[in-house]
Amino acid sequence: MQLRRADVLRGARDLLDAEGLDGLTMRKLGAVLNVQAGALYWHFPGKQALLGAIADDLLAGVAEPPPAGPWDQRLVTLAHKLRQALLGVRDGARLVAETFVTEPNTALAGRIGMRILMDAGLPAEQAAWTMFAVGHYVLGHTIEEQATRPGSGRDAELAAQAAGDADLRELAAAISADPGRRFEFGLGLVLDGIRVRVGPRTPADS
Amino acid sequence: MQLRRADVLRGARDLLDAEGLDGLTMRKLGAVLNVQAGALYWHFPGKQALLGAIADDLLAGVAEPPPAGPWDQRLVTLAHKLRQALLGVRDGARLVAETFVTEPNTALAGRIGMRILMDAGLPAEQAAWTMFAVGHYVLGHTIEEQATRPGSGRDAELAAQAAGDADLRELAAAISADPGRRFEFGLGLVLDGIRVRVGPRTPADS
DNA sequence: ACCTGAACACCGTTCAAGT
DNA sequence: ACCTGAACACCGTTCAAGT
Repeated sequence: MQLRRADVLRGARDLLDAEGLDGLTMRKLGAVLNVQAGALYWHFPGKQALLGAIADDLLAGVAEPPPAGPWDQRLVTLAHKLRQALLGVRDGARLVAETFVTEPNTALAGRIGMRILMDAGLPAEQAAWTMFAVGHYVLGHTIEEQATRPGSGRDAELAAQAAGDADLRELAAAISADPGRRFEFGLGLVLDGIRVRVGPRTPADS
Repeated sequence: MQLRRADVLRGARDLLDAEGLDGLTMRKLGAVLNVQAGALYWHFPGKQALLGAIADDLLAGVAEPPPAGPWDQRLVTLAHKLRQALLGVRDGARLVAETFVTEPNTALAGRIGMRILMDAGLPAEQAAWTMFAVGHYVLGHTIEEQATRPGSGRDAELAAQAAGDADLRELAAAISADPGRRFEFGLGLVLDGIRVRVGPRTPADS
């Protein structure tokens, strides 16, 4: 029963879910796959390459365009798919952040967004820069979302610090709030900003 | 000539600049400070605590409010200070991302932004959520900015991949563009979105 | 082609013992 | 109070040798 590249990838994702990014080691991965750590180097040139492959894998689903519709709705769908992809595995956002635009599927996802914005009337350069902004927001949000996950104790730390300060209490409350709703809020903010540049939707738009 | 906490911190920042986050080890830090690695554990309970302290140190300057003026200008100033703080040391954004809202100064910076937005008329909860969105954008942008720094070869990788595709070429061009200008563009986007919620500036605003 | 075994050069952390 | 020396339990990576 030989090991294939895909098996290593799946094992790595399982281990990542179980142990987090800091707990993902070549030796443990070897153990999970019933193989010596050194054997992994036949399938991947090194740990970084393996991590890059996981990141790329994670974003595979984002590389296809959302269904037809108004540009803003399509962009929202894309942003949601991106967040969901990052949430697909523990510490997924941190993982992708360390490989970012390098991996093919990240670039492809950006390209999809560009097309949506160019169809909406934005020139290519503005469309590209806008997608970077959207991507940075999604990445930043999801890194924090995964870092502050319940049980990490980070929310409690802030709560303690906030004891005497009403504003800090509000910030602490925001962290404890449903991250999906907070994501939505920030995404709405960014989209409003994009609308200012694209101009109002006309009846001609589908 | 005894070691003080501040000396360790300064040494760690120097080492970080020289070697990057992955190259910052307790043993190398000990060597830099002419001390055994074990000695560092008298000053800090562990490596994570040391990293957290560096992150907090980095954000120290952001914890004081920008000068009086129109709310949007104050918010832009705050965002700039935040980015500059993250750029203060190599891999600074990645470092802060791994400690995020935990450290005191991160929360304080958020509080400053909240006040600016509340003074502009936003209710506390919206102000808090808005600051998260701004923070996530800044963090996401700066992580990528520091990850794609010249010499890492990431820009070249994308350029190669983009060979046949005009859209990908545009994305590659964006990466090679001045990151400061790209930051400005995205920040302007987010600010336009906030303006929609705050409402137009009235002559009553200073 | 794919993997083992064993080594090399590292890690973070602990802790008795020194000063 | 502050640090050394030395150990413990790990790392990623390489590579001859096996099958």
